[in-house]
Amino acid sequence: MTDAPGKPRTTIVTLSRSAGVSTSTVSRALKGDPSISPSMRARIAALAAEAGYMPNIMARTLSSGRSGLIGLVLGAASNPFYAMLLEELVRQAAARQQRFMIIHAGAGPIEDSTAEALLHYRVDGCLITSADLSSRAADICARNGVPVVMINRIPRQHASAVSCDNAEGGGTLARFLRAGGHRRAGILHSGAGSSNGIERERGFTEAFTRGAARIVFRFDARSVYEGGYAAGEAIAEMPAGKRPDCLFAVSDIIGMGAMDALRAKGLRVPQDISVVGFDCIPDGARPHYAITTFRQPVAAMVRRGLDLLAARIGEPSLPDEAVLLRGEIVIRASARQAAGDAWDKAAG
Amino acid sequence: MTDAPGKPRTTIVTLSRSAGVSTSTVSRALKGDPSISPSMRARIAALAAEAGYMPNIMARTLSSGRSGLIGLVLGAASNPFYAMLLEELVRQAAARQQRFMIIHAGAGPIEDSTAEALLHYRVDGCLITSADLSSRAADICARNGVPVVMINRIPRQHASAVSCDNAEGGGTLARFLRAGGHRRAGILHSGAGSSNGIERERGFTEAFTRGAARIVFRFDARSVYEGGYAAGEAIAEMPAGKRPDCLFAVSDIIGMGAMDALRAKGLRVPQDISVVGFDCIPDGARPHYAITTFRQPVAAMVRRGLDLLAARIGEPSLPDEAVLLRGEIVIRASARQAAGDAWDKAAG
DNA sequence: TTGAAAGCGTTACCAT
DNA sequence: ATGGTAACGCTTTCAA
Repeated sequence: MTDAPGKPRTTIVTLSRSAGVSTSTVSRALKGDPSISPSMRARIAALAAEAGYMPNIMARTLSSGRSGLIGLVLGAASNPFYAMLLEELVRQAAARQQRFMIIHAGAGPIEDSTAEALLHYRVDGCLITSADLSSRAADICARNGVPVVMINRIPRQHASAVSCDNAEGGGTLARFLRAGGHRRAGILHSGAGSSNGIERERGFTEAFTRGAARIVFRFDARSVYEGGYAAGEAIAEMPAGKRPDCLFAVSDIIGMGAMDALRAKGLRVPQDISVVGFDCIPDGARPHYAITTFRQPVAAMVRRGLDLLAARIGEPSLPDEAVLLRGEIVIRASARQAAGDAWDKAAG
Repeated sequence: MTDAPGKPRTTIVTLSRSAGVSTSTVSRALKGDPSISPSMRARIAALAAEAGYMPNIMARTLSSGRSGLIGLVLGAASNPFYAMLLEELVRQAAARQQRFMIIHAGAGPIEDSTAEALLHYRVDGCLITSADLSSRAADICARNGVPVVMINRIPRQHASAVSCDNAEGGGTLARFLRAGGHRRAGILHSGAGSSNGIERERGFTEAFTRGAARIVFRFDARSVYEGGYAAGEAIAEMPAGKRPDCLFAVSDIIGMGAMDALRAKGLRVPQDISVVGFDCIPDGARPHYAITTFRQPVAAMVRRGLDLLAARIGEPSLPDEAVLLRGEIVIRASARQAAGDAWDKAAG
């Protein structure tokens, strides 16, 4: 009981008394039930507004089973992509009267007690954006019938998912580099744990390795700037003849690290070596990087993700669904381009 | 009612029946009430574990008035500082069995309906980290007796706050620059809306302007990289004689933008101009920047912030409190330093 | 169109 | 040391 003595919060009971009607009527009126007469509805609405009535969601949840709360598992904040995602997520959810409870943020593993919080609070559903195996939370959800949607992650286990067409994106970048005359690619990947990265690399490799073009270098950059930097240093030390002529980083942050290392070692980007990334994070647009990349349609991904979740909250028996959204290449200055613009309308 | 027909969730009632005791006993046993006999406590714990019992927080909240939920207002994700803060916040709160409900994330204003969610969900308290005037949420909290703690923000209105000693930090950086022989400083601030920035600048200016040393340039960089970049460009175009010999950016992200612009225009950092920042965000440590900065004790700030909040949740009548934590200078390569290391132990 | 009353799962106060 | 029993605020049949 938090309230100060003289000031009881306005509840549905308070309201019903001052309106001289039953609590059921108030409840119905407030939610716009058509069986309530318009005049009554107006009267109650006025009363509620005047009293500053705030429904108690906890009570509503207890009685109705719906909390309006969505559990959120967020990836490592060191990658600005997740910051973008978070802002968009919060904005769109708020517009739908939904709120996020943060289950986890960051790279570390999710503790069991943390994952279970999502059951304690009776979240309606769960949204997972982490790239690493946050299977723990997903497991718990699955076992308890809590719908799960993953954004930016290939659907594994029981869950729906929406992601950008990663393979297609990788392929597009590969074709762009080929058109720019590159034939020896290096790939900065993010390890076996990242389903996204794997798809991106697959699409890239398939499209790049035609004719004489080959993948001549691979490096696990672990999705962090430092990993990309290390890769760049390694490449700078290769003899000029053995060096790749272009680099595909499965995420911008990695590519940016590589660019910095390459330049620090005296190589010029893109004159000596081209670099392309993936994600289109804001930092990549800085003049210093101007990294050519593949934009994930974040707003659309969030929209579809929330849709998927809402549908499954309403109808839990709906089968899992995986949706792939098309992204688009963003051409900037970090990769050499064919003279003229054969690329522009053609290959896309 | 979400549950499938044959599978009623385990509740305290279920438990009490299978243990042959009352619900009160179960409730007490589960929370470790000393008035319950150890044997009984053990028996119930075992039963609960076996049945996979999950307390329903909604019910608990309804009855006890405590939700364990903290409303979170997060600053613009474009500044990595908030990403750091978020991770630390979530980690520490989880350890205290508290969860965050995100009220808002990002730069935009908070809509009323969003801010009110914090009342709907009966958050125990509210944590505000945004630098801009998120007064709306604070107002609502104040009006409804919800304790508010601000982190990284000077306490305004009714709220407690914990922040790093911004003025002291600015002063330390100023002394460091002076010791390095700088006499003409430029300041990249973040506008009048940011109480932090103002304090940092004040501390800096007071400590820097002794003798012949002067502030020769000010620029509103709006707390974003692009603002810093624009400042850098402006500076690069000044005649060499009128140019500041060092730059104090009230946040790293701004300083980084300035460094990039300066270098893009052919100036060398730190040889031609020194740059120092504030916050110690991870990106600033990259070799490319290696920005000398002032570290905010984020973990400690979060700890004290959560403490403050917990105290006020337990005892709402506690007066507001503002705590200032000492940070420390982090010397890297972006600013010229006095020969020898007169600085090292001395000026601190 | 409206009302009465039975929950929802927990806690807390008052007994025993 | 344990049990009984009201709340907590809202939704939702079932009646009228």
